[in-house]
Amino acid sequence: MKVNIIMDPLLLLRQSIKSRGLKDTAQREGIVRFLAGAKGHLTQEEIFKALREREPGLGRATVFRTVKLLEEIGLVTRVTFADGVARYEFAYGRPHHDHMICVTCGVALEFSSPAIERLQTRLAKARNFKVRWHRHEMFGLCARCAGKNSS
Amino acid sequence: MKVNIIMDPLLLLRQSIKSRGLKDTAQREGIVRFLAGAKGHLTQEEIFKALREREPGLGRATVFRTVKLLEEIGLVTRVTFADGVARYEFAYGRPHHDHMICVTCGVALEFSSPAIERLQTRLAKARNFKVRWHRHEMFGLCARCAGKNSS
DNA sequence: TTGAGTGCAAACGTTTTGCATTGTG
DNA sequence: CACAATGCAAAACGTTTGCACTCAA
Repeated sequence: MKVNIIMDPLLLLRQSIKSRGLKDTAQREGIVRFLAGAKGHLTQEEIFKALREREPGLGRATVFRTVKLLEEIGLVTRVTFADGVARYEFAYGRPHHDHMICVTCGVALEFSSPAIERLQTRLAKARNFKVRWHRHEMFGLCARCAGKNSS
Repeated sequence: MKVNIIMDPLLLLRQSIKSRGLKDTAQREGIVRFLAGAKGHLTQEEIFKALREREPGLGRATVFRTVKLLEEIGLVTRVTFADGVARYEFAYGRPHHDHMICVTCGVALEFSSPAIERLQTRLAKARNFKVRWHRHEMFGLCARCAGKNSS
């Protein structure tokens, strides 16, 4: 039996920060709190602008560096869709998933498939390739947008 | 029975150009000829620099616009690996495939899996999502690089 | 007190556009 | 001859860094 103990993201942040000899700052906590609440896939710039309203004086560079740190810790995942711009989603406590991205409205539907993952693992093994992470994205029309077009 | 008639890429280029009311230029033909020969995944800049040697006076913008056109025509495919930089590979006459990318040496191994594609189609159908194209990439260590590390 | 963290502005690399000129159809 | 295509240079864009100042430990 497998038990997952999900602690408060802020506690994980503090713990990771301490174990690396880093420092706990208001900015870092603010960014984590914001991302934990904000659903969706946000660019650095979007995170920056949204937080900047609450906390004037916040710098772009801090968002950039913090988001990078959070990615290392595993609190967020970076996803890059067709436009090539890096986006971030809160990942902690959420199972892995991939995306179907609507090229018209931009919505990102999540999906996951253990069967696909198994096939993937088998393919990699056949090539002696050690998978660290993967990305599987389908681009097309979501049900809403496909409906509009066909009318 | 399915028959694929693969014509010379240059003929397809000329045909596509004519049907769109565009013009056939030496630059466009040169870029297609180069890409058809060059194996691998090249950035705009790499294509530009390589061709510039043969054909001085060639402009970056022409490469940019031509590569975009070729993507629409279906002669090349754009792939974007972890670094976020767009790369292009000659696609015409080659079966669809995805990639395993080594994060150490950057090599991109190709793979394809009809089984995965079927599962994918099924998942999309369940959401009424119309897939236009997809991208499936595994990042990790190739056999060579994994071997070096473990020594 | 000390050095990690911050905010600003500027550097960076890539992608994209404006515009005058060239050349295909 | 018209107008698509080109080449150049510069703008735009997202990302990253240098540096002086600040603040958590």
